Amino acid sequence: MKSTLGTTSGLVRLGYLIQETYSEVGRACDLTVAQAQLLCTLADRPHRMAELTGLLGLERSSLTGLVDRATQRGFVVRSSQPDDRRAVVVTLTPEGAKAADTFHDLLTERLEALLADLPAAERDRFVKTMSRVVADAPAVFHD
Amino acid sequence: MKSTLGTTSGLVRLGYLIQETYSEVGRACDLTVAQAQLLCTLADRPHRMAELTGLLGLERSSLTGLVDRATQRGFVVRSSQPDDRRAVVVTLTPEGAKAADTFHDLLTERLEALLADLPAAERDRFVKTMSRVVADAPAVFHD
DNA sequence: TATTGTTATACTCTATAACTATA
DNA sequence: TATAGTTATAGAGTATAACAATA
Repeated sequence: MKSTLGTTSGLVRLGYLIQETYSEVGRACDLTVAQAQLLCTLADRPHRMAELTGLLGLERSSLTGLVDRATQRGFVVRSSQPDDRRAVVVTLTPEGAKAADTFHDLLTERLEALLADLPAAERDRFVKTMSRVVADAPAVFHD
Repeated sequence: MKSTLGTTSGLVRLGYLIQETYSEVGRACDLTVAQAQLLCTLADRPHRMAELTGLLGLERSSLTGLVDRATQRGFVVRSSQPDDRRAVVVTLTPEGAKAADTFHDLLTERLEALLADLPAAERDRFVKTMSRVVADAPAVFHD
């Protein structure tokens, strides 16, 4: 076990760990990664389709299918807006909110465990630096 | 912009940033994320299918398809092992090695840029802590 | 019997291009 | 004309289950 990895290698492997955790928690909640991202984003508040494409980094047509499947599963509903009748607003159903909550709590537990072995001071520094690094990243998750 | 994010929210957004970067670099190199992961893993050395399923976190049948497509594109070759004729060894072709190199270099550049704005001391601490956290993660990337 | 890998099948995810409705 | 969203289509990725070959 090498004592020090390079920046890239560290980031790639950390990304892998996070992705794996996200995926495993999703599986435990019977959610795909894409579905979990959608629900977590909507947990904050409803969004229009156009906003969601930006937040999730998807093409409009990809999002249509994702929202279709989430609707079929009873997690979200589409509604229209009076002021712009082209727009479609996506909102969590109570079931969707519950699924998002369950996923959120389990993910929190699993991700915090990744840092659990660090000394408290080092962990705090790490989290603080991380906050700086991701300051401009889309808000696809909320504490 | 909140000054401090929680551990989970920070990790999720960092994972998102890394994944986005990985995906964008892949697109620039005409590689899907899965293909890039395969090539980067094989850049270290050839691996048997069974090893790759562990490193990449895939089912055997999923890996079969991934290696099929990488073979069709001329990036890898399958060969057999004398000592265990059930095993299949996957090796990069020169083209595959070149694609892996190009991807590696661009990804390194893009990921290092994520930390470029940090003060040197803070960046060093961050990378060091990250190394500890990912110490046991699969070696899907090498500096 | 257990392990290695493939095949068959089905579903999710994603993109591009063409289309409809509204602004 | 431009924007919001959907539909049609195609390909990649993934999993489960059944299978063949080898250990």
